[in-house]
Amino acid sequence: MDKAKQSRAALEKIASSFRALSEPTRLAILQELKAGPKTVNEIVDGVGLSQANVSKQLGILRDAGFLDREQRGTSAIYSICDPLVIDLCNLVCDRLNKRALADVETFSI
Amino acid sequence: MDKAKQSRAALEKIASSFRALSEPTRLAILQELKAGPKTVNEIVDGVGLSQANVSKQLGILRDAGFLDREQRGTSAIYSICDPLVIDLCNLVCDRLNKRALADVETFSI
DNA sequence: TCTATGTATCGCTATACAGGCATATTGCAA
DNA sequence: TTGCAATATGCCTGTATAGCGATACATAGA
Repeated sequence: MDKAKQSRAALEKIASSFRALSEPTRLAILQELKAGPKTVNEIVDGVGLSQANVSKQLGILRDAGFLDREQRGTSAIYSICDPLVIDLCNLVCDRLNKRALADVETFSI
Repeated sequence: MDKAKQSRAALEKIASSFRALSEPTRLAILQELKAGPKTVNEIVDGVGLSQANVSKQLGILRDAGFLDREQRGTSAIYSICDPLVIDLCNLVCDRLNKRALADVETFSI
């Protein structure tokens, strides 16, 4: 079971999860949401990008299964629905810190 | 320290690690190398892609710090130098299995 | 030296997608 | 209904890169 090769389709799905985390913009959004659920506008204020772009990136993170969306009035409230995403980021950050690829800065999400 | 926002440059480095894992071809290469070090030609036979492409993808995984390269004669022997990469893949695979995004197939690297 | 083998690089095309602006959609209030 | 605010979507351009074939670069052996 361990030696069986994954099909191309399975590998593509695995890759998609990583791809959702492969843009600094989306990591910044996750960073904002780590503190708790926020509306789109609150996230826009936090990351300093256009509303259209933030909305699109939120959709990508949601499609990847990392975020949940709740409609409240005219607002949409996004929240992290899979804590694993933070674990993944922390693992990568620890890795970068150990390798001191950073200058002085400490990596964390 | 936890509330401090990461700089764009730091987020970009974190994102780069994930980006290296965001292509099924590179995951297939990691799958080949999980069993142990291999030459480029052995990997080419395993994944069924052109030698030129495999060489390029190996370089990307190496630049990301996941692979090590050793020259032996005319051959280059690649190996996984950071076991964390397997941990990351397993975490994502577990996630996909739990969510049953797979059809019947079980995800693993 | 020359030749063969293994690997890396170059040039190229096609595709994916981030990010911008404009606009559509949705939901609340008057 | 109309108007407004919050969010999503469509279109577009520029950039990044996967993948190919051809080729350059090594290294070992004759």
